[in-house]
Amino acid sequence: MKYHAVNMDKRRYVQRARAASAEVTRLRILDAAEASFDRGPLAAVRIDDVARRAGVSRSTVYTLFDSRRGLLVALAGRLREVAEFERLIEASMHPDARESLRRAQRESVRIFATRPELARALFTMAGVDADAVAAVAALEDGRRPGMVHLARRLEEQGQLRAGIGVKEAADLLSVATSFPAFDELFHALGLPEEVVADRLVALAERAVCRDE
Amino acid sequence: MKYHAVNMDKRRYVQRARAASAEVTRLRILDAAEASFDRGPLAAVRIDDVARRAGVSRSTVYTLFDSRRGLLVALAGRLREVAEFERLIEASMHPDARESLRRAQRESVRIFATRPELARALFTMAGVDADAVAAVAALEDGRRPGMVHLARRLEEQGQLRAGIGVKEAADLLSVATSFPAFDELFHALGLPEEVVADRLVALAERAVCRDE
DNA sequence: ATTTCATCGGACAGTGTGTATTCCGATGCA
DNA sequence: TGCATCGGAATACACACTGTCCGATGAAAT
Repeated sequence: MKYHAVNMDKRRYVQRARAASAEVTRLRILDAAEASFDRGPLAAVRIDDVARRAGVSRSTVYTLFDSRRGLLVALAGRLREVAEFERLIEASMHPDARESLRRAQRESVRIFATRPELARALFTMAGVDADAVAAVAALEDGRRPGMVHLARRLEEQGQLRAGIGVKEAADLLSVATSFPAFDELFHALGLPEEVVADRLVALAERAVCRDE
Repeated sequence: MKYHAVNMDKRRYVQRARAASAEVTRLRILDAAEASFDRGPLAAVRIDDVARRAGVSRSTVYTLFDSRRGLLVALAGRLREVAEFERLIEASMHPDARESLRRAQRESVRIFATRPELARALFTMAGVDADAVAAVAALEDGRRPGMVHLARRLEEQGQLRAGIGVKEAADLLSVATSFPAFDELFHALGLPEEVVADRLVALAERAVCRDE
């Protein structure tokens, strides 16, 4: 309010060392937040706590991430990176639609299994907390269109099961590749990642593809 | 603590009108709580709010339901009743295993669709709030064993797909009959209840049963 | 007339988020 | 080297919601 006309003909600073250390701080906070998922459900992630564990003051968390929600969105963003989200995109581009389906399904499982606790927290949060949808949107973005596209390609290549339309196929693929489907097997039933992948690939293929 | 030895040789009252009106109050609160799901996610269900809408004081909610969690558990209980949960059990007992699968799947969908917002809240809550598992346990109770049993019967009756074991079948049925599978189609994709039922029956059958 | 009980209404403690303000000290331009 | 600038700490505060406690009220039951 009172500093509005300050920076004319003032020095313009280009931070270097400090910007670097700021980045380190940022990462420390993200690590702390991620780690706190191991000690309980989403509700257990308290800014207070994260700050303390990161060896940072609470206000710093707010200046860097704006809000609890912002912190979670940042976590989701980092999940995309650390899980190499691009590989999923890549997998969906295989010329053989059916092979594409298999690979994309496996990539999804791989991504979810990278940080299962974090992923579960983000997804469940989205169902309960309206503010949290944003965090998940970053991960879910493009899944539905991707499934529609895949279904269309399967049809073009004559791989769709008899009597099933593109729309239905897309619907079923959406279910089979969803996080909850993964989580039901991985978390609730305790199956290892590879088995989950096998199961879900089988589920998806049987649901929408013709027998080979 | 201090009222332990009170009611010896005191008058024992037989409630009539008062018990009735108490029950009415209880129902008004449950209705209000349920209605508040329409105005937002679980987090939007605030005791303050529920009390006001029920035309009841906040402390009354606490005396009747103990806590927010207690209120939600009560809601889950009422869901079981209003959704006629027994019909699912009944459906699972059909002698023909495959018919049993179809019916049970449809019954699940019907139950979930009875109060979708409430159901979603309860299920997601279980993932976020460790204390809330109890509320959902009543709804999820027996689902997994039920699926194992169903898979076993399918095998006995020679209905299992070639090369698929009882364990795998149970896993896949668990996914197909889960609430999230329903929700993905009903909520995220906006399909009407009947279509959801069709889709999920198809998914389950194709996943684990041999072709007819 | 008296007892009992449902309900009320408010005070209070606890815990979490989010905001605003002030201060310190390292950084880096001149 | 002097000093402006910015990262971050510290602190206090507003606010929202849950829970607990307790005395008061008035209608129902005897």
